[in-house]
Amino acid sequence: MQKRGQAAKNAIVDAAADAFREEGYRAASMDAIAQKAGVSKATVYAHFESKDTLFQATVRRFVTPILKLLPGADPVEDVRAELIHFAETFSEILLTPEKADWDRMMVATSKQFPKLARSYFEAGPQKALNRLAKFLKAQEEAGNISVPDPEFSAEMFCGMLFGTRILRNLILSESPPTDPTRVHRSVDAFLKVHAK
Amino acid sequence: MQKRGQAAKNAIVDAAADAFREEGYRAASMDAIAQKAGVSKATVYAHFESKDTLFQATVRRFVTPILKLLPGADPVEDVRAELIHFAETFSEILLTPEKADWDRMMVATSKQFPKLARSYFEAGPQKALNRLAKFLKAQEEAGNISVPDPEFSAEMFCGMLFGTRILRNLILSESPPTDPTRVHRSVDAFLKVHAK
DNA sequence: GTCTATAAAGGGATAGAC
DNA sequence: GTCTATCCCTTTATAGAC
Repeated sequence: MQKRGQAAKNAIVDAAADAFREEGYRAASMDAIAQKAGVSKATVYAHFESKDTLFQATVRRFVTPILKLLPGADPVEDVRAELIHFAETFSEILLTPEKADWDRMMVATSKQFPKLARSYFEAGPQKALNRLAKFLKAQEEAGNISVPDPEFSAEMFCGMLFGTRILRNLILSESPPTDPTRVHRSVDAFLKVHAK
Repeated sequence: MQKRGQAAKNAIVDAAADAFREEGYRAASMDAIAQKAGVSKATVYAHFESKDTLFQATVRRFVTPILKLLPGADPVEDVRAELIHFAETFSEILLTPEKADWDRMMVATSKQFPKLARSYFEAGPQKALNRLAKFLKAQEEAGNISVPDPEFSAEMFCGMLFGTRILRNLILSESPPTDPTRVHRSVDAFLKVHAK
């Protein structure tokens, strides 16, 4: 039956997401995934022709929803407040243990699955950068700040905000709650650099 | 004989370094390492009690030499030139395909070998940050720039310089040659933020 | 210390029944 | 579509001779 099949398929992808995220691609076994999903291994292979296929389907399924959390790119009156909004959103998205798990896995598998890695990056970080760059450009055109190179400035903003914390999160699994002081200092420094 | 044993041991670690760096911890097999080293697998196990042990010995062996490349922390007349020096050194160290391989591997294994990951981070990035922070503090005391929080500023400097390029290098294997323009822009922005 | 040969376990994938 | 049972290859690790 179609319905039962679909339910099983969803359960499998859910289980796979947990397994891959927690243990990584190679360490996660199809046996374990099947067990978590409450089906037999043969059922897994009835829905996905290989471990590779299942992995790619899982990543593509769980990666996209990030974008809708981002602030808009329209000009606003209070630039500083909006930049703080961006900073807080980025921090919440990036500096969680869960996100670090995903990132660790994508980093680890990037050579094996280069296309998947690229689409992961473009659907996540790149989209966020583009949104921010667009916002900065709008502000520049509104005459609020001076941003000759929006793409570069967007990158710099993220860099100032995060410093080495992304690497820290990846390697040391340190994901402390976002420090408001840090956000404010970064935003102020950014505005100082881009003052008209 | 001691000498032959030592030579074999070195060959094994060299082979292991290549194998782990190129294929990652799990994908690299002890068979392949033994073959590359020109010895039998039993010989590998005569020198290292397990794959774990060999891996940790290999990482510890190949990670330390980074520090000696760094600029000193003593005050200099031309702050800008010295910051450019720091920036170029950091770029050369971090943005190479080889370094990206190591980082990818350390990221991938960080949950499995947390202590090793920590010592890797502390021997590399953390040491570099400390050196830069010390330099900034010396400059602050010499009255050249305003740096109320050297650690924070050192992190910010790296962030401004790299933006998302470290993540790009890890996930997309993009390690383009360092762009001088980027370095200059980052340094100038940093100096603008920290002007007296 | 070094070899050849082999044990032992894990895991990806499939056969065949229902 | 789903199950049980199994194949078969890879890989870590060791036994025993030299």
